Amino acid sequence: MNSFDLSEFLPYQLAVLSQRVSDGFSTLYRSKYGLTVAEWRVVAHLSQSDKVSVREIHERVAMEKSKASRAASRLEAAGYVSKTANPNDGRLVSLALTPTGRRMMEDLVPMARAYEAELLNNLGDTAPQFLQAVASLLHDAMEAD
Amino acid sequence: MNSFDLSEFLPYQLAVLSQRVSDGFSTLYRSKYGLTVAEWRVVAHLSQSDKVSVREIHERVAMEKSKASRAASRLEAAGYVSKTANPNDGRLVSLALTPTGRRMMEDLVPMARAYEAELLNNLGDTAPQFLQAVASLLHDAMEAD
DNA sequence: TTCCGGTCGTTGCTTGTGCAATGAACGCAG
DNA sequence: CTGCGTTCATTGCACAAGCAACGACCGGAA
Repeated sequence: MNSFDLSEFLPYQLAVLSQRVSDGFSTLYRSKYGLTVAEWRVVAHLSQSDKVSVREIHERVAMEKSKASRAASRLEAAGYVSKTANPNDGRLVSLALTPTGRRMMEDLVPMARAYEAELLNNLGDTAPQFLQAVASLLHDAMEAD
Repeated sequence: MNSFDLSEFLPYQLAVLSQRVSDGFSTLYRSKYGLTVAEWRVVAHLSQSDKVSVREIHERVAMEKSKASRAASRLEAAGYVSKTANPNDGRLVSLALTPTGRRMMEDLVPMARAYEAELLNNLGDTAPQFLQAVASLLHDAMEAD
């Protein structure tokens, strides 16, 4: 093997980077609204499209079924989302932001945008290529799903 | 706020990408040696420099103290790592790979290299810029530590 | 020597997560 | 209408992780 340098290992670098980037913003919504990352993803998705099932979240937001389900339950308990039975299909649950939840997102979304902008700013003029690379890796890379 | 698209949010993309990339390889050492990601990081670091304290791992490998400590304990129980008291400083613990652990790394390191190569191959000729961007973000970006 | 602030590693406690199993509800075939 | 395989969401269980507290240990000062 002969000396393996973890700090030069791309999967490791990506993990550290992603964690650091994620923490930067999650600290914010965590301290302000007590949200976990999983919960943030759920409300973020709900802000875009209401009346969504757990299943849709689970596949569109890259989370385990159970993870999405529990995040939704916590959000319901906190009063940010409502869970109602789908009248057309008794198996499905319709998740939606409550007015409180919507107000929260109106506060958080601009912050998210600002944070992202700051991030891109750090990248300088290499930003476009970086975004491109990330997107392309996300699509074909290593074919997980 | 007006429609926030999580899938276009860079922190989210990075998280998904990193997770997918990490899973691709962690599945391997998980099924073969029953290692968690934290444990992999510990042995990876140990393969590079023996006789290392928990503290050094905790700061060099981006893990909580307790996370490093428990990972080391599990590795010791599994027979991959030895923990001995540092004779010069009774507070410190010297971690080192056992022969078994070393054999494991001789198996895993080439696989890690191959996996990374495949990853870079997916990036094509944009790989250098991508690596550069990741490294630069890791250094200054958002200043976590 | 004794005391004291600081460091190192471990451990309780609580919480989140993955995985498998469960139960309710659907659609379709007979 | 009655089964029957499938889909959806939830839950029990085991385990990892974050945080704070704790005890052991160090080095230097009085």
